[in-house]
Amino acid sequence: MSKKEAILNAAIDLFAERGFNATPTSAIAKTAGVAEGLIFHYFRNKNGILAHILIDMLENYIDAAKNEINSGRTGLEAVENFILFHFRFSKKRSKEVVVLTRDFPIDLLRPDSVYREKITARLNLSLDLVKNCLKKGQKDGSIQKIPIEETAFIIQGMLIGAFHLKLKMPNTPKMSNVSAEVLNFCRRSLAREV
Amino acid sequence: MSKKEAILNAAIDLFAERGFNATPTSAIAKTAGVAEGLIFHYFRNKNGILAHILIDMLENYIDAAKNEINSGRTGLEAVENFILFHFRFSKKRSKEVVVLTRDFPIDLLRPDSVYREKITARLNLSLDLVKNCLKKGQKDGSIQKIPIEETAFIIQGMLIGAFHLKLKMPNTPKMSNVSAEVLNFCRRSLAREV
Amino acid sequence: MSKKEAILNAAIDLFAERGFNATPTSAIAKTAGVAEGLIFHYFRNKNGILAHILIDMLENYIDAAKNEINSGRTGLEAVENFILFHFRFSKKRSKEVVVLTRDFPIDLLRPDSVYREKITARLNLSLDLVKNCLKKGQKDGSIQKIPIEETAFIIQGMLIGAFHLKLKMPNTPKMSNVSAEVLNFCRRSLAREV
Amino acid sequence: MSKKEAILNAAIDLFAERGFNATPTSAIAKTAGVAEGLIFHYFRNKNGILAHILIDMLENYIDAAKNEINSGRTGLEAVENFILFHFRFSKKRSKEVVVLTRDFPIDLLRPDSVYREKITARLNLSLDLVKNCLKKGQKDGSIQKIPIEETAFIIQGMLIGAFHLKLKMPNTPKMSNVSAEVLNFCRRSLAREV
DNA sequence: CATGAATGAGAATTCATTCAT
DNA sequence: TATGAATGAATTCTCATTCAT
Repeated sequence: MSKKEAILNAAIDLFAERGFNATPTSAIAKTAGVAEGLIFHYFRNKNGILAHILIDMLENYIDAAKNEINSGRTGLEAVENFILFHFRFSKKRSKEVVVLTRDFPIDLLRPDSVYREKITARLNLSLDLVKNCLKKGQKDGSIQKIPIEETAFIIQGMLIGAFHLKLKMPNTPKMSNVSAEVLNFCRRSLAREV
Repeated sequence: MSKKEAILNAAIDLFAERGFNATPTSAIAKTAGVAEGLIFHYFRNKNGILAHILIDMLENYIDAAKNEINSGRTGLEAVENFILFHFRFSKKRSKEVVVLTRDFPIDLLRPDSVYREKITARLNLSLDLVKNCLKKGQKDGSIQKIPIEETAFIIQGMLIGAFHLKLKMPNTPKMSNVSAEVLNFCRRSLAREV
Repeated sequence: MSKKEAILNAAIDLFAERGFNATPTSAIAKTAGVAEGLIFHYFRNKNGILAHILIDMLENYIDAAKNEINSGRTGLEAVENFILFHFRFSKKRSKEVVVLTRDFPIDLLRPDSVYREKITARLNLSLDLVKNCLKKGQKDGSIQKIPIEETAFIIQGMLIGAFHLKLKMPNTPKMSNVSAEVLNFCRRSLAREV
Repeated sequence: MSKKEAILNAAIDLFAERGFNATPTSAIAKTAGVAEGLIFHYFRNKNGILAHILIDMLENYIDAAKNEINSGRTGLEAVENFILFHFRFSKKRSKEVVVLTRDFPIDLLRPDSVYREKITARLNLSLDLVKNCLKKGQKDGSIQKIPIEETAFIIQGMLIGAFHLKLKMPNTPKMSNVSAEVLNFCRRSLAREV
């Protein structure tokens, strides 16, 4: 494992555990077993670490999501696969998800941020995936007539919102059940009545 | 306007604009036109301001939501009224929503937090409102058979998620459209087929 | 002595001894017997201390110089008084002179500096004093025909230059001799031949 | 251009533009197109670059000044040639002059500095040149009776001071005019009355 | 001669918070 | 209730310098 990777791993662990703001770069360096200065050599500043984690994760997310979607025969199946994928991915990379759900710093999206474009481009890409599923569903008749733009936004929001809520509520349903039920909820709403 | 209110207003403005972490108490004091010390006299510490904003808003939210829900004849109508209310409320108090969507500090929910109980109680109350609508809908037959727990969680998550997504995406659909479409999305999914 | 004064005194001492860059604010705080934060409470940043020292000194310089100049009967006498005053003043406040001769940071004069205007205004004022002496000398016939602008610039430069050179050369003549000789040098150059 | 020269050129440019302290060695390396380590290979440390620039410039200055002085028939002419040469030289190598006027670090002259002797020797040499002119002038009768030591010190100081003042004042006379006027100023002061 | 990853000490701030008044 | 001087711990980031390759 390179030192750069060691820094990233340490950061993910500590951010997930204590939160971004409560994690000093000195702790990251210590955990990673490197000099503190090296963090800034690779990531420019503390936000840079988070940006790197975020962008890396979004890329993985998009790549993997593409495959899942393509495996669906109909548009509706594609949406379903996407939803299931989202929960699977979030479970597999739960630490990162916690970090980004909780600590995503808006600074990264400020107009003058060097990361802004990279991030928004990928966020848009992700939303496009859902839109494509819906469009396909419209064409192949598996999904009833719905406004693409808003519906994609709602579905993405639903997935994201579930994790936000989970983080804030003490007693939440098991995520496996939530996953299954989001699937049902969407299927009922989208599927063309026969 | 009392000095306490001035502090709260200044805090909401500044938190909404710059974010909680990027807003020093000195800035709040300056904007509010009071001495910095007074903030700590009223709110104990900086988190206390946020907690106050959050709790105050949740209470308003719950009180107002109750009325809306009760005005619905069937369970399904109650859900619909709740959704519309959520968007209306969020628009009216958009600054606070931005603050709490973006800066909700998990610290406030840590086991040793003095605010924990107050907040979680109200969050649960809010979720209960949705559950009650759904239960009512099950009874009166306006809503098809669904698992209450998970579905309420999903609906709340959907509402919260929409605002999170909005904050992070550069080009989002107009919230009035999103509002209408969330309504449709849920109605299709919940309504008993006739 | 107020804490603010204590900070200034400590800063002057340490800057004179070690140089501006080699003096951490922590050392100033320690020497002044105050918390480090207080420095920034009063002076905003480290440069602010230097700016304060500089501006304060320039004001003193100008005020005192005015009196000296006025006491001269002819323009030539005024110039002579100014020169003698300069050396006296520089001896009395030798620490500050050393600091500002050696460590004057151009940052303070950068276009975006908040101190820029204050400082340049006073520097101009100081130069104006010399110009006025020369003008007076032209009128009263004590000084031969010379270009005011350039000559004032040269005289000020000569005074400043002497202290710069002193700081850099190991074996310099005694400043009291230099003082006397600058007087002679200028008198010979300026006085109208009779 | 060798890499060593590239480093020196980059350093002069950057030091002149931003100042010595505000120029990290990383920036020098980047501008020069070399690895940062190479700087330390050639110059031992950051001060070493400045010392190199200073010493190199002093050597050039002295060599060139010698020629100029020798071309003067009388002592007074020699002084005049020296003055004109100083302004010409400073114009030609204005960047270096800015750097050394503004950033000459006293560290280089500290007792334990390895550069101390080299530098002071050359500074003395430069002052000696003026002294020699004055002595010659005393002998050949072109310069009236003056104390050599102090007068040389004053003339050098006057030249150096002009550039210091220029750096700090916003509106200074054109240096070509200053040059001519310094010449007049000194001639009037030094020339033997006939 | 040349590289650039890696170091680690240091430094300037920032800022929530306290407390005497 | 109200002030704001004072604290001091905490933190990010800078940067000259080293060294294995």
